[in-house]
Amino acid sequence: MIEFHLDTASGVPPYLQIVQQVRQAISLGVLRAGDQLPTIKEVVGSLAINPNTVAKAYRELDLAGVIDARRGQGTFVADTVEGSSRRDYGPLRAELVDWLGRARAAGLDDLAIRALVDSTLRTELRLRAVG
Amino acid sequence: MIEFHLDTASGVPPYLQIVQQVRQAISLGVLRAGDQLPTIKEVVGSLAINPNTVAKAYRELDLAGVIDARRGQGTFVADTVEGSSRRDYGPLRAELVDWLGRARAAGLDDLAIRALVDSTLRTELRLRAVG
Amino acid sequence: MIEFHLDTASGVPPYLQIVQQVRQAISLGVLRAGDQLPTIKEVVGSLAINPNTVAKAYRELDLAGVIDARRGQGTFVADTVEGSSRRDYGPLRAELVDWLGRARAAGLDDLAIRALVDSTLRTELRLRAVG
Amino acid sequence: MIEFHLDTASGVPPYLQIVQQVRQAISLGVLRAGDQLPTIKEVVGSLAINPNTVAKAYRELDLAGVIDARRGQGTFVADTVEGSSRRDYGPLRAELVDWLGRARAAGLDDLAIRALVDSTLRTELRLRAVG
DNA sequence: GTGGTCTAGACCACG
DNA sequence: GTGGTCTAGACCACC
Repeated sequence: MIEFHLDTASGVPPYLQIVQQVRQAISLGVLRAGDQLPTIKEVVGSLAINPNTVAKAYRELDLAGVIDARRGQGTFVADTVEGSSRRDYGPLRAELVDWLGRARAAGLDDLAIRALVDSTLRTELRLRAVG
Repeated sequence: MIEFHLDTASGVPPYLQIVQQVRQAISLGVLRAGDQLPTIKEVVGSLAINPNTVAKAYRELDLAGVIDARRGQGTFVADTVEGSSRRDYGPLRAELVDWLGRARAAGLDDLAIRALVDSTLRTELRLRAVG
Repeated sequence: MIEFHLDTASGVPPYLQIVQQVRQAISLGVLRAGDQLPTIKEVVGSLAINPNTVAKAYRELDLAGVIDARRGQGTFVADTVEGSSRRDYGPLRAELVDWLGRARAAGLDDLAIRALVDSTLRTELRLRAVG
Repeated sequence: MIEFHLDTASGVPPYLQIVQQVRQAISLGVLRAGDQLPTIKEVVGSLAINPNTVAKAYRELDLAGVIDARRGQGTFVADTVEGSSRRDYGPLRAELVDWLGRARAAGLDDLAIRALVDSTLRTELRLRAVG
């Protein structure tokens, strides 16, 4: 069962963080069609957040067709979603961990690391758009 | 001169994105003590944003002592700022570009890549907290 | 400017009635791309309803891409919507008024009239589906 | 025997749709005093709905005195019900079908047709209220 | 001024 | 017990 986590310092509204985490989990293959999401109450229990906020996130995903909220039963990843084929990201993740180690050794803190990744992704985007 | 960029889909308030980008730039050594920031008019010209929003971001950075707004002259990175020593992140960035290429080759789109980086950073955090 | 009206006896949630009325107005050409919708406060003033309820309706339409909510400015019909070409429904409406007159003369009250229209629309649907 | 149908997109609670359909059928003369309604099992078999939901609808109609649930026998339209005299609505329906044909020929889809009927009924209401 | 988000607590509909 | 809706009132971000 997926576990949500909130970053209060990011400035991203909590309900949006949940939306994004569900989409990311599907995108990474962590969540697949038919999987159940935690009930609103379970999320409330683990996150110290208002039930309405979770409901808002689930509702938005429901309207987008990403999940299927069934009253009385729970909330499930929609059967129609095209998830990842859940290939093994182990090697990629291992390389990433290595790189993070070198980045920290070079004196970068988390803020700087995120900045580097963000700007590199953006640069790549522009290159691909042009190319 | 630093260039700002807004990601409207992220949910982060525009003024906060500017604040974060200034801090990140300093953290990466892209901005150093004494460097000038673009004027509010320049930012407005390049971002389609309300001047008040830029002013709010600059005000917040000013209050935090990160930048120094000098009436009639412009806005500058505060002299007291402890930035990076602007070492060369070239190698790190090159490795990151390589890794991104492999990630894409493995079928990950931007959403999935960000998800992988996020979750890895979080996992690391937890490990460091524990260790 | 479109005016909303609520039918509390229908059982349809108020926020959904607003959503449906906006869609219908676009479908009939009463609302067209770029037209402004009443502000949340205006709706609240005319409908005795909670602002959040109106906001929920507008938000749902926004997510669906039907309208464009601009903070600080108001809410507008999205430029991308394919509305009716606003042809003249006058004749059709006149005929409908005639028919309604005959229906009432035959002793049908509103409930019965709606029942007749509903069942006829459904029957037609089935016929078209089969044919 | 009356057949129920659910419109999940309407936002009207399923149990209410059943209640309304029974009332409409009586109002149109389709159901008359003494007529039997389908058993809960029959409804469940044809509608993919929870028995409790059907029971709730029947209970509400029973409490209103519209129907009469006889233990072990079934559910019947109450003898006291003042239904329509079941006049022949054939001509009215035929005219309506004609009008619907012209409406579709004019480019109106179902959404627009319902919008036109709704708004015309509302306008009439106002006229009658004033006059 | 505009819309956007969150909280709190109530009630409803469905299984 | 599940999710869905509404109210009330607060604060925030943007124009």
